[in-house]
Amino acid sequence: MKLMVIDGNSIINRAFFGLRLLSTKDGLYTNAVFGFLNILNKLLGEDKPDALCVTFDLSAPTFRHKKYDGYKAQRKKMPEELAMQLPVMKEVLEAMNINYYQSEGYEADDLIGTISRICDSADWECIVVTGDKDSFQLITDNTSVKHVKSRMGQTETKLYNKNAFIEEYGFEPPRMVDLKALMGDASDNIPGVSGIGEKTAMDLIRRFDSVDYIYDNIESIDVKDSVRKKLIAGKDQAFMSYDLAKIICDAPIEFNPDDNLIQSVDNDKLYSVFKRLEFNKMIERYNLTPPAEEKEEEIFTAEIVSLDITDLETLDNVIKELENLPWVALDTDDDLEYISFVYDTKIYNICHEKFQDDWNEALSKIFSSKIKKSCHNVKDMQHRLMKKGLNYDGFVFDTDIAAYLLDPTANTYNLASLAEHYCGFKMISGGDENGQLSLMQDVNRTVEIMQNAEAVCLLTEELGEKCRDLGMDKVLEEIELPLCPVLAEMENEGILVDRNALANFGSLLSKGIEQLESEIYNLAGEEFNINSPKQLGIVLFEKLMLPAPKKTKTGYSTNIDVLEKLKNKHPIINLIIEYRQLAKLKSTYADGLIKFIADDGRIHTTFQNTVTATGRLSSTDPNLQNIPVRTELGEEIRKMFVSGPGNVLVDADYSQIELRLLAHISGDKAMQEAFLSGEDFHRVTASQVFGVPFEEVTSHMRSSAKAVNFGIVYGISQFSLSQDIGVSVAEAKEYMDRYLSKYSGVRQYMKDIVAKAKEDGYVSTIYGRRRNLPELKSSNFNVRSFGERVALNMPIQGTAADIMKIAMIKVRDRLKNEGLKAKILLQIHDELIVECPESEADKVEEILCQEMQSAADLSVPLIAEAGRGKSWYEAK
DNA sequence: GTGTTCACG
DNA sequence: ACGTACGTGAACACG
Repeated sequence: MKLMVIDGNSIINRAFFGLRLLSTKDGLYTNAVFGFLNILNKLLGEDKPDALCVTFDLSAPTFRHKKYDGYKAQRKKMPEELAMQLPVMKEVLEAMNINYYQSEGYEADDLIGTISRICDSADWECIVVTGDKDSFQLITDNTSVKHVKSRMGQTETKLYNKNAFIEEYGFEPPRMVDLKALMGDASDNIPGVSGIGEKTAMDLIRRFDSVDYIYDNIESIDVKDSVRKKLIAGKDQAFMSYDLAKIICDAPIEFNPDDNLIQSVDNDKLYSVFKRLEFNKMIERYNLTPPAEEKEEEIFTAEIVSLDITDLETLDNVIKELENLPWVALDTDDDLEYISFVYDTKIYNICHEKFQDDWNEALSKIFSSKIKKSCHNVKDMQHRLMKKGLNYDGFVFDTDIAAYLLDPTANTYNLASLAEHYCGFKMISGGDENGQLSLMQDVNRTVEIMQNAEAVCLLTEELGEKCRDLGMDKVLEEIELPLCPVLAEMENEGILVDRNALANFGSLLSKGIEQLESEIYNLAGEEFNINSPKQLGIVLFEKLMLPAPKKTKTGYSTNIDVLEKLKNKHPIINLIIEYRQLAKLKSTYADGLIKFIADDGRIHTTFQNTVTATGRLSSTDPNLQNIPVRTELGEEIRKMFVSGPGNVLVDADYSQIELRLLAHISGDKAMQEAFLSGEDFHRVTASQVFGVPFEEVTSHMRSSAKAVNFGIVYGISQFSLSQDIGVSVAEAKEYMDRYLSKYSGVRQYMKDIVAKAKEDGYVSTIYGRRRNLPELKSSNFNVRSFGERVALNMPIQGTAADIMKIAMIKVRDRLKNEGLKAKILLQIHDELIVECPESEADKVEEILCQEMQSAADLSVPLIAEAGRGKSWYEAK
């Protein structure tokens, strides 16, 4: 029989530092628990023990070695973010029916030592799991130690049994204590003999076995005199260290291996704690189901009345009733055959099958009414209505967007989890990836839609209040909601693409790729997959013996920075760079885009409005926000995005909107003046940073200044700036110092915003959109630094996103109100693309510039520039 | 499913 | 002593 005993503190520590901070919506940190469970899962899979338990320290520092007062006194305190996870971890273990042991005055190590000895005498095999090497002293014929370390985010384990240990260390496991006695252990505050390090100590133990033997024969053993001197001087330290390093194996605990046999988990307990931790993946992994009573609970509260509407007359009356309400929750299926309205305690169902009169008339009546509707994902609903030719206004709330505004960094906002999290409303039987219920045999479609509407109703109430409390009702009502129909129309409109040109370009690329392939194979002397970074790394750095300047977690890095550095070392490099460029253009753009051309010859992307942490949109299926522009060959792709017959594309983009916002938000007078002067901003910056007259700025100086400008917006470090513009760190520092002393208001802003963010726990745009920043409280330097950069960047990027959204709403209204045929097709963060008849182009350019520029009133001018052409390439 | 690379603002 | 700029999405390789 085999028992596994886990050093709880050690493993949870590894887990904590190995994973970035994760927290639930309530601010409960969960990364250590999450990591622990992953490690546990891996261990159980590897070793298949019969029994399992965990040990914890109760309180550090311990009282074990009273005679050496001060021992471990200065051991680093456990960070708060980890400490708060310990009780949760124990709760999880209880729910999993895994025993844990802790005892006042004894460390996890001591309990493990004791447990391993008890196993020995009970003839059980024992595997100790820990991240510390201290426990190696416990290794016997029966006891082995599994050492866990995290490397590059991966958990690796190595099993040391007696043979493996001796092979690596060259002495018996109990002599580990003697080794520590000599070399010490900084992390455990074991002093050791000063002047004796790992190398010397290993040598001594291998040759003389024990501390006792060494000191008994101190004058006669064969060592250098200097070492002998150090040993003699450190004798007391050595014996004290020996005691410190020795693990106690007779702690007074009750332990019987048989009590720790692995049992199945407690479904209900574990389900509820995982739910609280938002570990939905874990719930799946352990096949947990919601507790039984809850499953049988009524879906709807008792007072709720469900009404089926089956004829137009009743419908008319109901519509009148609903029009008087402040809002009504709505859900429908994709085909608009089932509709549920919920308000307060009433549910109104209108179902295609049961409806006796003209269904189309019913639909038209419902959606042309003045009912103020709330639903989950308004944009999609509007898309659905649009396709049926129905009216799609009158939406006053969106639970999807509201949940996004409240926590823009969450992964998903599915209805079922929101309903449970915010309202304690448990929807029956899971749901699909959107949290909408999927078709079930025993629950009919109507019930499914009803329940969704019910959830929307509860959430509208709850999320609406939360948004108002946090001052985000304006962003919701004046920006996000009015933007939904604009986005739905853009998606519906799509952009025309020249399929033939794209296909031709694709075959042109194919030819280039084939040729490059064969040249690369020639130079490499073998055929391999150039797309595989792994294979490419082997060819470049092992076969051709080029110097590898950087590595990734999994091997050599072969990215563009690395290749650029190797450019002159081997002719193959340039070919690979070119190959990469062509391969990317072909797979992602030429071939990739053709797949998305619809029957109308146009590409209809999806704009996602609940994805980014800053408030920007994102574009998927396909992504039309990353069409190439930075290289000549890439720009070819833009020639294939064209206007329809008789039409042109009008393109308008904001000039330097983020830097203008930096000038506005920071209030820096010098920067504001630079924009007010109307001169080329990067050039002005360059003349100030390099201290030369405006006319004498070289293009190199200008591009360096541009890099500094961007860097400032992103929350730069000197190192990264130096990398970016290819100068020494000292020079980069010099540039930044000059920049920040010239623009001292910016320096002040950077200080203030971070301080304020630390105090508030969030940052926000000038329109009140927020991003929470739990990272700022982290004790991990990298995590905290990231939080600080985000604190600088989000208000700027986010405000720019808000302004663009406002502009889009205004532009769309103007185009509509002035009776133009022009349609907005795309938004690329600071750029809008509109298609219109040639005759409208002048007017459209004017409207775009006017509305974009007046979307916000800043202390510096907001400038938009427009162009037009038959293709995107020409228009820009 | 994760990691790497690279396209954009 | 560390590791290095903000925000995205898609293709591909690999386990």
